[in-house]
Amino acid sequence: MKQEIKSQLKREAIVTATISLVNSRGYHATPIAKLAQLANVSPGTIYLYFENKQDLLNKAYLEVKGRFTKFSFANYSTNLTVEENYKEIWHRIAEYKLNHIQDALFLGQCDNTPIIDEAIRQEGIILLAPLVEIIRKGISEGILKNMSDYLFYAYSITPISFLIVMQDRDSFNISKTSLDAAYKAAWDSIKI
Amino acid sequence: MKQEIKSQLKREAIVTATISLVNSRGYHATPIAKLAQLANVSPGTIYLYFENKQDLLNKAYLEVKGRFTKFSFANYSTNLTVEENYKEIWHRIAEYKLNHIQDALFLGQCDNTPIIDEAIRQEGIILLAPLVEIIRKGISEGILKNMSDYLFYAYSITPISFLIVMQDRDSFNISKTSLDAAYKAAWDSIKI
Amino acid sequence: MKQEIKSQLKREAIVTATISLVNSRGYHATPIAKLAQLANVSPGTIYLYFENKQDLLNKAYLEVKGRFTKFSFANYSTNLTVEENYKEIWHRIAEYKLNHIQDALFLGQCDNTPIIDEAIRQEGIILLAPLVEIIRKGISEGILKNMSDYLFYAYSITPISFLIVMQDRDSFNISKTSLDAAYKAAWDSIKI
Amino acid sequence: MKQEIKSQLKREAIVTATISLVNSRGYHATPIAKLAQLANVSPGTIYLYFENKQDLLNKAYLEVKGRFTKFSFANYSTNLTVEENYKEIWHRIAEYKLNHIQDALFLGQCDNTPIIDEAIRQEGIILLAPLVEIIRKGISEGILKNMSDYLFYAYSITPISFLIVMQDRDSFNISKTSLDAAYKAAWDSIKI
DNA sequence: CATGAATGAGAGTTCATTCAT
DNA sequence: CATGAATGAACTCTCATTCAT
Repeated sequence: MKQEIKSQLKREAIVTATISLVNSRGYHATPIAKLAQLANVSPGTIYLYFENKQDLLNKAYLEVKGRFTKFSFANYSTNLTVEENYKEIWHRIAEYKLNHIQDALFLGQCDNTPIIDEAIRQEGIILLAPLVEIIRKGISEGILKNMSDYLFYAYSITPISFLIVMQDRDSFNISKTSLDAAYKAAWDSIKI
Repeated sequence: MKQEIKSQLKREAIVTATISLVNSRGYHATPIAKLAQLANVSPGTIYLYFENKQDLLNKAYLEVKGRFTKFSFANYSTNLTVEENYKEIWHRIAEYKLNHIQDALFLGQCDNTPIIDEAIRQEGIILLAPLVEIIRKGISEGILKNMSDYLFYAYSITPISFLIVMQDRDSFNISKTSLDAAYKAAWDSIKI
Repeated sequence: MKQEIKSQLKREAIVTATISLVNSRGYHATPIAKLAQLANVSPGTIYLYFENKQDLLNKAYLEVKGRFTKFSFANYSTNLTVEENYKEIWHRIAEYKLNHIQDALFLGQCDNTPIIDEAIRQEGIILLAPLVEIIRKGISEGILKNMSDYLFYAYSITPISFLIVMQDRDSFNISKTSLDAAYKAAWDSIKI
Repeated sequence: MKQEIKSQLKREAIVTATISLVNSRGYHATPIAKLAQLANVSPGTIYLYFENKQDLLNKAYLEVKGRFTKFSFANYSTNLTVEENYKEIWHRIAEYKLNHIQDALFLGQCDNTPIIDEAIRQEGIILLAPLVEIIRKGISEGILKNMSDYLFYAYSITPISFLIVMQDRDSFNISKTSLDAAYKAAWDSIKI
């Protein structure tokens, strides 16, 4: 195999191992040695790809946030109505989180603890731009309540994140019915 | 001062220091020595009040969760209507979180990471019983949507928690207007 | 034993172990673990007394330099003639180095390599003040050649240091005769 | 360019880089990777020319010691008087050290620390044979004091080495006057 | 009850060395 | 010959925990 591809695979294995271990054990209980073992590389190898443990965490966060938002906003279009766009995005967010539970849990930890450098988190926020567009347009068209971006985000995304965590802890199962109910709740909370 | 009271104060200082440091630095960067320093006790003293670090965290979590729920449900009454009860509880939840930001952030971390023992977390959930009562009654009376407890909780509490985190990171200010908007969003999301 | 004294002994054991190991193996081959073993303390204990390895080395250097100069200049007196003072100091320097070979070798390493922080080395130089006094007075009295402090030092101290190193390597034995010859050579090199 | 020459240049670059880094950072802070970088080769390449790091250091030492002594003794001749030979050699030693400060500092480190294998150091000593010849002849002719080779060396070479170190640390400047004074001091110390 | 010096296991990280390319 | 990615042992340092005082 070409060296370049081998390197890429190795890097991905490290990031995947990081997400998995941080989810299951927490950052404080995720030593580099265990990370290396799970990723099938030597501890030293991790330092060929990342400056240090913090850098690894930051990069992992940005990558996960990146693919999550990329997927979520893939069908966003200025040709669609506010409600159409919202519905599509909401469902893609849910789809992504349900199909990539590890990613969802990881973002949940990073966003609720001070383990990610603040500057990195700011970079992650920028990726949410389309959501901001929708709320602006929706308000000006009189379709959405006049609320700040943060409230909009609070009622659109955080509830799903919570449900994912609950499902992962075996407390709850997100059925099709639950998902429909959740969407209705979300839409009702923001629409006029 | 009586010895018993002095001990109680010491214990509280330790718990307070724990909450503060875990919030600002994260669990992984909160050594017992720093905790002791902030609480103005010796590292050894912490082990007179708690079995070990994990036990300290568990106990801190339960105490915070306890006073949070106690305050939130203080005015809950079976004599009130579903909406009255909900409105009261929602506002008390918000009031507590806004007035005890450290507690709110701490719960946010504990609930989104695996740093608390699962058994302990289960104990915390039990405290939310009144909320479950409301949703049961609300559904049977045809006032609330037919959603599971988890969805109900997801749209009632998690959004406020998120807003607190944002406010703490200087990204957002929770004004009276925001709070009213938030309540309206919450109620709209669950009511029929 | 009192805690204070126990601490002092422990600290000294660490410094002594440092000198010994750096002499026999070199700084690069002196891990903290070996240091701790030789000093009969735990690795962690070293960090109770010193900030880090570099700090340990710096402090050890200053202490050795301190007791070396203190001993060497103990009998220095402005009442003595230049030659009397010089003879006394030279012999005390030689006596110290011969009786504390470990100290002598350690200073030799620290002074000939970049392992000591420059600021610390400057502190060590200040201790040589009496030597500077002698050369100033000797020149003004027409007893000593008009040479800089550095040359004076070069011909007074470095040769003995070299001989100590040689003796330690079993290449040479510093007999009474050699010592007398060395003093004569030193005095001839600086006197007019 | 012929392969043989290219190889020779590469080898020299590695040795030069070694001397430079060991001088400026110390052996303990001179990793092979940094050495390779400075020499513009790959870390692996160093192992084509040297068995390991210790071997590299040993070889570098011998090479420097070799060119130093070769230059110093180039004009040594049995036809000259003891004083003529001494004067010539002393000045060539000084000239070499002043013009090749890196080499001088490197020898200073190697000769004052246990970083060079003892057997290798012995090889270096053999190169000083001409100095031994001079002292033998000088003593038998009644021109020099009856002192051992080591004392002779101690007062002839080590003072200059010390002055070079001082100059390198910006503490001292070796002017023509200083050099003349140093020579006079050296000669006075050994002559009858 | 309270202390804090001491511990030593284990953390993050470095680096001499190897080997497939 | 030359490379440099990969290794893993060994490094420096931290920190939860203990125990003599």
